Amino acid sequence: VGARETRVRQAQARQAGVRQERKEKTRQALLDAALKLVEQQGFGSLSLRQVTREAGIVPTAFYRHFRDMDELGLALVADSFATLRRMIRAARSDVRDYRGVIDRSVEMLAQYVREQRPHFQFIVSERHSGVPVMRQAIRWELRLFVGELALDLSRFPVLDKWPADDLQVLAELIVNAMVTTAEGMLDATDDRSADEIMRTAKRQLRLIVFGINGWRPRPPLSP
Amino acid sequence: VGARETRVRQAQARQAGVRQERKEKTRQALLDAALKLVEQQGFGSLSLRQVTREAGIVPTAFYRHFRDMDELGLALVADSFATLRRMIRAARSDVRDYRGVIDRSVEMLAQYVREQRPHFQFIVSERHSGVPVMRQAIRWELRLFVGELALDLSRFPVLDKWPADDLQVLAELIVNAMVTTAEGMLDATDDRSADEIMRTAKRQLRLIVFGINGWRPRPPLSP
DNA sequence: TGTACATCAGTGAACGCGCGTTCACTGATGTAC
DNA sequence: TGTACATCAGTGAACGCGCGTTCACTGATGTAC
Repeated sequence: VGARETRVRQAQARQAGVRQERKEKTRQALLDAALKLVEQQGFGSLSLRQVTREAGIVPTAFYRHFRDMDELGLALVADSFATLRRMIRAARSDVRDYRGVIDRSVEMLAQYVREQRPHFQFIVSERHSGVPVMRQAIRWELRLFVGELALDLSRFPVLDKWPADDLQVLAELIVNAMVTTAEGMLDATDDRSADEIMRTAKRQLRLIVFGINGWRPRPPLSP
Repeated sequence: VGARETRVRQAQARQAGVRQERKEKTRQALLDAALKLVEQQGFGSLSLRQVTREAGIVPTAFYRHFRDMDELGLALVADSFATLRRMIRAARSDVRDYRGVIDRSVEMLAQYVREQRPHFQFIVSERHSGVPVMRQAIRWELRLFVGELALDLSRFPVLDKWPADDLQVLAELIVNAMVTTAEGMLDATDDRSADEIMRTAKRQLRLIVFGINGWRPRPPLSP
């Protein structure tokens, strides 16, 4: 019976690529462990041994998956922005008419921050501190978003005549407001303050959008 | 002759409080050392021994000045916000007429970021990562600023009839834009990109200020 | 003024600990025939 | 199908190192008389 079991397991192995599949599982466990720990103490002071301990493997096995902690950090950046991009895509497909765009966008952001908290926390806390290579990667990804948003904005009725770099300024302002809102949501300790932050975000974005009405690109004088 | 020198030095000692004065100097050396190192690696991964090495004293002498690294971190927060408050005060006294307020504010911010880079860098990089007690302190200080700005804004001709919490929203938006601008200036690698960031900041603030014209507090519908 | 004693910022040795990394290894998975 | 060998994810011991913290100390500064 033991031999037959072995045969069956070997057959499954060939089918699924058991070894590779298990390796992938461990890799993911390392990433999850790091993401969990980074929320409490920041990536810069995270040790390789802490991560492997949390992931349930021996320290030396780490090197089967990443050259060092920096490489793991970059993988976390990639994963986190994949989450963020999924959110943006969902938000974009949600925009059928423009009425209520602001409210729906802010609510979607809040929902994603709640559901994918570790990824957002990671981006926010590593954006300005510690490992240079990660800061650079994050800055680059955020710039991509601003560019994409500028493109989206150019399809809005009021904005389709604006020069590209004015749209860029507007897009940057909106992305900043959204980032700040996400930061606030992450710091919010209870539902009341989370609601307060959402309300503030909506009002801020409305103020920006109303600003468009009064805005002439490149005004000759400051107010 | 040696005795006479000693007498003279003792006289000076009584006058100046030499011991206390030297202690203060060492304390400042520790703060400066930490501020310098934190820019490269973040506060969370900064060791007590690194700081004392940089300051030129033996590790154990550290305890004559701070209980632990957290206490030193809080002192850095206090110092950095003292710098920031000095800047705000200067900016406020600079506002005699409202024409060109935006340009002058942005330029003053840029100048201070250049001159007091370590303090700004410290606030920005510790705002969202690592030591909770420092994050909390920084959040508190920033909230104070928003409140003060809201008060300042209430003296502007267009805004003096606004309800307090709408001014709060506006002040928050402006502070966010300024913080983001400071963050950008810190990341800017050359004068060209620094100029670009300043130009963008001015245009963003103009857009916000123009927004005031189109803004009715608490609009019944989203746009 | 001179003397005798107190204070205390900074020293230097020592400690136990967690760290990153090396190395030879084990045994399940994969491959060739 | 069964067998013999190769691969390689994960193991466990060992290393040298920098860490935070303790302790008894030194000697310049400060104080009392």
